[in-house]
Formats: sequence, C-alpha cells, structure tokens
Amino acid sequence: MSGVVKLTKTLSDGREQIVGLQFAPDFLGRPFKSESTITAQAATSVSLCSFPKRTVENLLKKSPSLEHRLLQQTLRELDEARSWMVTLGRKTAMEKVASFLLLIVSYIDPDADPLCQTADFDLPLTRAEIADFLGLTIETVSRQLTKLRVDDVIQIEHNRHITVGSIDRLKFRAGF
Amino acid sequence: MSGVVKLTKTLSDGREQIVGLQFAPDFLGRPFKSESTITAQAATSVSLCSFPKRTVENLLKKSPSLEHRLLQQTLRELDEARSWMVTLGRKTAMEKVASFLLLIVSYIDPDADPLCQTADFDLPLTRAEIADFLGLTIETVSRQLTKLRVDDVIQIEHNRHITVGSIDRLKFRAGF
DNA sequence: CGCGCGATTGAGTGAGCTCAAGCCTCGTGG
DNA sequence: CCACGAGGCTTGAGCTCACTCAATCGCGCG
Repeated sequence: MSGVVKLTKTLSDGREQIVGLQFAPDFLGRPFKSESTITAQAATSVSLCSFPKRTVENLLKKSPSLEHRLLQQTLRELDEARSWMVTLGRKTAMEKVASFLLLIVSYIDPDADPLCQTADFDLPLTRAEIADFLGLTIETVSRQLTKLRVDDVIQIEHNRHITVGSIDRLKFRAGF
Repeated sequence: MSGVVKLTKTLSDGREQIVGLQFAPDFLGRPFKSESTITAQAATSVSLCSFPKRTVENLLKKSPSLEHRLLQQTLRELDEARSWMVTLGRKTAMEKVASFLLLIVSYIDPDADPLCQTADFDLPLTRAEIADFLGLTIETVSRQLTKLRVDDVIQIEHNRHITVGSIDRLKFRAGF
C-alpha cells in the first residue's frame, strides 16, 4: 500500500543482485509455486496487505478479471526485467547510474509532464543497494554520482536527495 | 512448433543484448500492447503457428483457462529473466559461460535424469550470439570455452557440438 | 565524547575489452 | 580437382574501466 520493496537473489558466496523494485500498489508474491529463490526486503518503511497464498490462488481461480490484472502486471514486470538486462549486460558504469536515476524518476513521478525538464526526489536505496541493483561496487556508484554532480547534471543533498536540472542531459548520459 | 527464437534489445549505437530465448512450444509475442522494443529473430530453423494479435486477444478474453496458461508461461519467463539478471550483474566471464552451457542443457534435455552426469548437444547460437546473451565480447566467450576444453570439463567438435563429461564440474565453474 | 554506519576519495591491480592477425570449414566457380 | 573467398572462430598483445584495498569524512546516536 506504500513504500518500496526490493527483490534480491544471492549467490552462495554472498554476491547479491537486486532483480526488481516494487512500488505501491503492486501485487507482491509468486502464485502457483510453493517456493522461490527470490528474497523480498523492505527498502523503505512499507505497509502492505497480506493474504494466505491459498486464498489468493482460490480468488484467482474464481475471478478471471483479477487474473487478467495479475497477467498485466506480470507482463509489465517482464518488460522491466528485460530492459534492465540491457543495462546490466551492455551499459557502462556511468550509463548504469544515469539509467537508475531515470528509472527512479519515472517511478516517483509516474505521470509527470514528459516535457518537464527537472525532477526532485529522495533515493529509496542506499549506495550499497544501488550497487547491487546495477551490478557494480559501492565505490563505483559513488564515483559516478560525484561525477554527475561536478559536471552539474544533478545536485545531491544529505546523500539521499537528488535534484535533476535537465532530464535530457541525464538521458544523454544514460546512453540511448 | 520447433526451433529456437532469440529475443533481443539494441541500443542506438548498436550494442545488443539477448533478453530471452524461446524454445518450442512457447507462446511468442506481447499481448495487450501495440508495440514493443523487443526484436524476435530465429536462431535456428523455426516453424511456428501465427495468429493475428486481435484474434489472440479476443480468444484470451473468452477463455480464462487459456489466459491462465499464458500467465503461467509469463511467470516462468519472469523467473528466468531474473535468474539471468544475477548472471549478467554478478558473475565472472567463466561463470557466465558455464551457466550458459547449463541453461542449454536444461532446455535440450528438459527431463533428463538429474543424476545423469553427462550431456551431449549442439549449441543453438553462434559465438557472437552467446556473447550478446552473456554481455561479453566474442573473444572472451571463445577464450572461456577454450579454457573449459583445455581443463577437460567439456569437449568441442565442429565448433557447435559440446560434450559435457561431468555436469557437476560444470556447475562448480558456474559459481553457485 | 566515542562509536558505528554510510559515503567519499585515492592508489594500484586485473579481468575483460580492443585491435589485429591468422586458422578452419564450407561453398562456389574456374 | 583445386583455388579462392567469406564467415565463424581462435589466439595474441596491449590497454582501460571498474574492482580491491585502505584511509578518511560526516552524521546521528547512545
């Protein structure tokens, strides 16, 4: 109902990768499967509404329209995951960080005027979490954010608050 | 109905990433959306059964059980995409290549005895395509395959045919 | 005040990239 | 039957971007 949840996967030696971010009001969970290798963790304070898995599955069986909505969300998550695979596999550190900021902007302001050139928001993740999201180290994330700041593409206050002066300049850094 | 299809996304400067492989008999396409930034290409000879988008969407509207099957496949694809994100973001070149071989084994022999320690198959992709799948260069893929061969984990014949002596040794290289 | 946590910054290293040369196989045409 | 060329692959040498390791900073809290 509110807050941000991160979905992670971990290798046996501790390397971690964030494989999804869920913003309210998404459905969270994996129906039709008894277990999953994915871990869900609150990234911010989260409030949610929880149902027994059995109940959800029965409800889905009885209501095709509910199942339809779940399908729509799952397709959207698949689109997002695949976009992110390009970022993970083919972009440089700078492009990854810029892409991440743009992603957050699009979540925070889902229906902002696409012509609006500025944005202002709090990062929902720590540097370490951003690194796990981008497949980078914390130091590299920090260096790239600093570079964006000294190049005057963004401003940073209190580590977490970001002000983007020109969305287009940020997009340029994200490598499209 | 048969063959392998690769789903790719491309950046404006030509960098390419394979974001999914589809083996028969999967459903291919993106319902409920007029366009997508994903390209589908045949990786092998492919035979398929095609319907107008409108027809499919009407069919889905009328048949909840068909929609349910589509939801199941979409959830499976999402699981696969997220597993792959860990590989792209957190694994070394050696681990990526070994993971790729294991992935192909699991597709080729969907229900092989999990205790069976050997496998024998043709790669459905060229080195260049494997590189685009793994977020590597063609040279790095080639070097890692050579290393697996020299270390006697696999044998390679005619570039495309792979024989795995010990699945467990390959799994060890894949980094779990 | 001291401590812990998160973040930044610097120096040095190395895994994977780039560029370049060469090999193998197969199909085509002389 | 062989010469040739093209495409796919391998191998080598050198370089670079991101990683590792380490020191330091700043802030909030007990």
